[in-house]
Amino acid sequence: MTADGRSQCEPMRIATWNANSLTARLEHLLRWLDAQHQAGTPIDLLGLQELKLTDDRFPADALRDAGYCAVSFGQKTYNGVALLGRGGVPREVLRNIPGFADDQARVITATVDGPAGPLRVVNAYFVNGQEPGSDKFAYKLRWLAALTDWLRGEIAAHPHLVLLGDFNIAPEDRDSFDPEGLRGTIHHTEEERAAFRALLALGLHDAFRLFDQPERAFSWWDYRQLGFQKNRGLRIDHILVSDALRPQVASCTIDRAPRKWPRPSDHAPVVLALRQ
DNA sequence: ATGACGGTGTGGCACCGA
Repeated sequence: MTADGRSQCEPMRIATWNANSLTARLEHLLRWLDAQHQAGTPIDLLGLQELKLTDDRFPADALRDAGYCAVSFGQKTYNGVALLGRGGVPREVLRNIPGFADDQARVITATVDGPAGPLRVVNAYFVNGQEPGSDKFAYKLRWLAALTDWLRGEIAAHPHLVLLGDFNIAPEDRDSFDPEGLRGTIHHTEEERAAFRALLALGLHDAFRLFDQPERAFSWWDYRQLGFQKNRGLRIDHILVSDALRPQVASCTIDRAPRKWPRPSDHAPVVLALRQ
């Protein structure tokens, strides 16, 4: 057994989930972590986005009781990200993108113990961008460029790297319930997709697409108009793995179960398994 | 073109998300 209780032959499970308020979703989160544990597929590392709370309100005690150490980077009302680990405390923690002035809490990065040595994990809540042509969309593109520039060096320094989070980009037509009708709208623009490809060009791989997947596989559904029931969704939550990590990737799946629970987040968690 | 649903903050709604 490793220090975190993970058996040597067990894969490491890494997940991302946009909670849409950790205050509103804490019971949900604890239920999901426990369900994964009971199923024999415990989550070892989790990146959360949209905490919508300040660090002084972060539920560290409840998460510690559930077996997780956390580092958080919150702010009031909007944004906010955290990394939860079953192993030791995540170390070498960075908040936001070095060199990019930003008053929004969107990125938290840390090093944890992976199946084959240290693992650098970048957890990000990408800018939404609201509407192409808006100030917020310009901010989204500036933020994406800054993230990509910074990651180039980060991958060089830490070859075993995972970039996960709510990307707010549907990378390809098959990642949208209505690719024709929504072409050119937010999440679907050519600029956003080019930015996603620029991330891949750093030597990252969309873990979900390393495997055969069902058609119309999404990670977010609108609360309105029975979006989930009709599977009118988008795949905008992603886990990217570096070249060096790719041989270790055993699976990548979207867990739709908690989206069916009462008062869910509008996002479903995505889970990656890394073997030795 | 707008609103629909949900969360937050604060106030009788507005703003934001995707």
